[in-house]
Amino acid sequence: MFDLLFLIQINKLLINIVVPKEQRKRLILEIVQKTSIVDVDALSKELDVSTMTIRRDLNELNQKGLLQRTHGGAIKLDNLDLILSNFDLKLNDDKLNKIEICEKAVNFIQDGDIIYIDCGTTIFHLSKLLGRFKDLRVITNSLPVVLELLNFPNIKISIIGGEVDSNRKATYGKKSVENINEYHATKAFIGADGVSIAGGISSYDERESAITKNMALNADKVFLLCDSSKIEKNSFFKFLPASILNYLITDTKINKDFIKPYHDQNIEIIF
Amino acid sequence: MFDLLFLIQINKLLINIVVPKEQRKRLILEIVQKTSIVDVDALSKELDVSTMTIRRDLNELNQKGLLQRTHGGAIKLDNLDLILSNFDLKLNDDKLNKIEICEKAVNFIQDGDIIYIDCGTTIFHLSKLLGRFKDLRVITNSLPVVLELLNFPNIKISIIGGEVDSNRKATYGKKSVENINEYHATKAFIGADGVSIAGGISSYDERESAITKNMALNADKVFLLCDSSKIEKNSFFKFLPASILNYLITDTKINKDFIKPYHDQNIEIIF
DNA sequence: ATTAAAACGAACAATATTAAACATTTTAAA
DNA sequence: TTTAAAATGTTTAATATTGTTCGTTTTAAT
Repeated sequence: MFDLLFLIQINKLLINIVVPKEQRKRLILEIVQKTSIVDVDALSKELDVSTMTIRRDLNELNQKGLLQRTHGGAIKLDNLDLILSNFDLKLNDDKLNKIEICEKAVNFIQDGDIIYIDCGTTIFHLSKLLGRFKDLRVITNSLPVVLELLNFPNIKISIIGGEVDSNRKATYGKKSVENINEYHATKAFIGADGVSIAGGISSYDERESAITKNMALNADKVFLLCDSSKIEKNSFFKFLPASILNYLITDTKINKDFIKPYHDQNIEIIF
Repeated sequence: MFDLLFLIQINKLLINIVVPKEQRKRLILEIVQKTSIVDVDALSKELDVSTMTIRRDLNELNQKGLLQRTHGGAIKLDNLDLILSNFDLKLNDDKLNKIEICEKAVNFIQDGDIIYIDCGTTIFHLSKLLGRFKDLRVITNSLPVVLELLNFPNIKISIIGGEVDSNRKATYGKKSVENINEYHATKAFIGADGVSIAGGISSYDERESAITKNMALNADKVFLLCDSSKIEKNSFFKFLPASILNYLITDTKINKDFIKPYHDQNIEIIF
């Protein structure tokens, strides 16, 4: 917080440089990153522009997904969101809930594991929790997962090749499925749009479900991560029977009546 | 900031040299890199050209992605690319030169082409120039290339699967090579650390050269992109004879004596 | 629920910057 | 030298940025 801001201050005082808009926005971002929270008035004084200008700046930064606008100021998004800001705003939907689910999932991972990580906004958060492991191999078709894992030198990453779906930032298609089948993993962490004992695991996207399916089929243990609203619901494309699952990891809002019937199918529900 | 700028000042005063466009642009880049922020008026006075000329320069540099234009001037490009941090540092080495090489290369690409893009700091810049095409398929092992291409909706991207080299941000290894051989491309754009008629195409990295080699072997036309300092030089690992090349695209500083011997081998040198 | 203070955004005006068009100069080639 | 092409400068209308005012919305404290 000291260096850059300080320099700008000096510049303003001595050389009377007018800080242009883009530069000012970067400064704001930098300040937000360091202080976690900023308010319009303080920024206005700090940067020597009107509050209206600050508001306009914050709104634009908010629009780009670089910070979270609040009444009176803004708060920072964590690095993860920054990296993905141009990827997927959907990630922010109920993010806290998704992270909590992933925190329960990571407890099942051990050093030496070879794990599949599916694409999808819930499971994505798992990748940021893997830095604690000393020896892990991750096989994934999700670009955001790969980018996140590049931060962790102890993790060996393998990408599943194939055509890139530019919406999901993940590979899919025949080649990808063949590619997966050349690997074997100790654990698969997969996502879905619905799961039910009668209807099995289902998805809204047929193409991506082929990937998910083959990850599950090539792993010793299968973990389905999804929020509780998806349990005992069916999406349109059923691609696996529920019986393939070993664990269903979800949030605390789950209907407790579901626990027993799933347990009877040898699926343990974690919440 | 001192050295180059100072020399120019002296030149202007004593010898009244007019700084030509390309040199001026490099100078502007250098100033921006060091001061983080420049404004049109100051540059205009500093370099003794009209504001309109400075604006034109800044716009061209902006277009090439070498700085960010602002209202009133320009600022240094965001190194907020946490993802590619160490990649990006190397990227700055004579970026302008690399971009110019890639601009010559892009003229050989047509709609409907299927192209391989190798990893490497020179060829990386090619990916930024592909937005103009309506129908293109790109096969690559380079994550930075993939991330750039995701900006262009008309381009179909295929990733070569395999293990990720976290330094190069690219896949490599046995699986990757197998993966490449399942594709065929109309054109391959490859890089190297050295090329000579006697010694062939050579690289400093044996693992990555396996990828490069197989891209070349599976393409109709092969384009080697490298700066002129690498021509008629040998790096330690030779992986292909020069005769596989159709075009060698480089910068204008090339020794013109090389043109004929390469032409005799059916390799056209573009500079 | 009511109320006062704070924050907000729309609209406008003032100023600075920009790009387009055209004129001029410089450069390189014939 | 002549000529065409490229680069540069000048003028001017259009555009972008910013600050101010003011009515509206949100917040938080009663």
